Amino acid sequence: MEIPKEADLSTDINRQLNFYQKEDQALLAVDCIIFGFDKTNLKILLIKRNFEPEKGKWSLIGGFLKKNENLDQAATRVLNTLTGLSDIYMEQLYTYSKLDRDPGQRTISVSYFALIDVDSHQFDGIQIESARWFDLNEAPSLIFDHDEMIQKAIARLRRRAMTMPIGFELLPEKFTMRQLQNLYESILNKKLDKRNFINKVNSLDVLVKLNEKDMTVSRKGAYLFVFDKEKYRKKVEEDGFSFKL
Amino acid sequence: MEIPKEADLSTDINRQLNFYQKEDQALLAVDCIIFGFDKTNLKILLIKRNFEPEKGKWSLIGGFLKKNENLDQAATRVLNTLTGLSDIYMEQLYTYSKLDRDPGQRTISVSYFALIDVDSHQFDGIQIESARWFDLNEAPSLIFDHDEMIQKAIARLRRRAMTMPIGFELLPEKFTMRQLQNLYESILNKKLDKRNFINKVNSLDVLVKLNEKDMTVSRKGAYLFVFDKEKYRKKVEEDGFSFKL
DNA sequence: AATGATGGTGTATAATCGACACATAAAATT
DNA sequence: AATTTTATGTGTCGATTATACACCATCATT
Repeated sequence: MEIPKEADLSTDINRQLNFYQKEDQALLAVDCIIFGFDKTNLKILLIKRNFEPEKGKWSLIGGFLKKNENLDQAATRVLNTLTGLSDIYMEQLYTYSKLDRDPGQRTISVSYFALIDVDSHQFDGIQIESARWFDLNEAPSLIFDHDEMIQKAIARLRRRAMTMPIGFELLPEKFTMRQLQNLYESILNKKLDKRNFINKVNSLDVLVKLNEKDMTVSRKGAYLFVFDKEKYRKKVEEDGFSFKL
Repeated sequence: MEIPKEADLSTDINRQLNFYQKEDQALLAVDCIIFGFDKTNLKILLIKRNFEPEKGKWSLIGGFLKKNENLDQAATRVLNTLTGLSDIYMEQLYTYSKLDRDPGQRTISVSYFALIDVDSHQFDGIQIESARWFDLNEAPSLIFDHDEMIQKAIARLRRRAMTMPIGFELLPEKFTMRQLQNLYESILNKKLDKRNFINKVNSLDVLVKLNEKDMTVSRKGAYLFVFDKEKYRKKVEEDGFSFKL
């Protein structure tokens, strides 16, 4: 069972695995699945392509990796160029490499997902002239393997939302309990029980209830809450607390 | 809020995101985190490099993506070339792109993890002359960002083992309950209660107890079990069953 | 016959989850 | 002024799930 430690790899194997041809170089792209929430529905930001291939079709926002940046930076740059936004939560998802995924040329694409509070970030300027928010279940079918990317992104978003406090990235700083519940119902695509939800959220003890009501939402008005990031951080650090909804 | 649908992207943005330079092409590699289990300990397979850079240091097994294959195929090929094994469980993990991660040249690397039952797969032949299994916590420090890759792989393995029946990939076809428990204790890096573990496993109702004992393990011998893949598949399909340990 | 090492089994308590209904506030309507 | 409308806010109980825990059986060795 034990294997000699000092022997060398054969030259054959060395060559097979580690030599490369210029022609084996590939184009690396990033594609961003941008989720947004407008206090009611979960949405996704798409653009209509004005360039070939597949000009005129809807697609995710993407771009090519440049030689002086890493993938996270490329994803951030692509998002910023098209929306003007910075400081947005982003996370790498998966790398797609089917041979014919882009009919034009061999392209390997790394998908990222981003979370945006739609109402707090008004995009203006030229960047988004051909971009549009779609309700998740009303989005058109997309080019290449972008539909598959979205499915994987939704799955990841669901998992993350249950185990990390990332939902707050999709809400304004102050939000009502109902908005938070709407968000989770949109993400999970199912109704939740109001009292159970609130009890659970409160038991996490990471929200602060303000002495301030959102009066736009009903006659009575609803108390506003904020997520206490610092308190959350400390709980994780000191008590090994983990966010579970 | 609503954005015009028909407008075009500006030429500037189009150019910025979608034109590319030959020099932006990059080398794409795959690196494999190969986990093994020998009925007692969780192990990882490493090789001693006999080529530059970092010749003589331990590293993950890796290779370059070729132009006629996708990443899954590249990972499978790399594993097969070095171990002779095929039909091994593999899963893509994460893509690493720090500018200076490989001091030699700009390389983007996609990590994969693989699961192998050490005892059932005897490697022989030249492939593994400089390869060796290491206990997880006795592994040497590795080149580049390979240590980081391993940490992420362990985290993923833990999550997967709790929610998918992938542990069986690390065991021989027939195994004892104690071996299964040892496996989970190795993966989770903590002791589990014997009775609770067995009760939980049995309640999943996807193992078959054989009329056959492993007599090597004690005087009394221990019953052998097999994972009933077909039964598992049906439960998932028909009852929406999900594996949770 | 005694010893030693590992296998195999069930119950009781605590914690968590999930179902469930009514009163309150305040604006709008009559 | 009274009534209607609409969304807010709040607690309990039963079911399920998770956790803690101890003893006897088997059989090879001595």
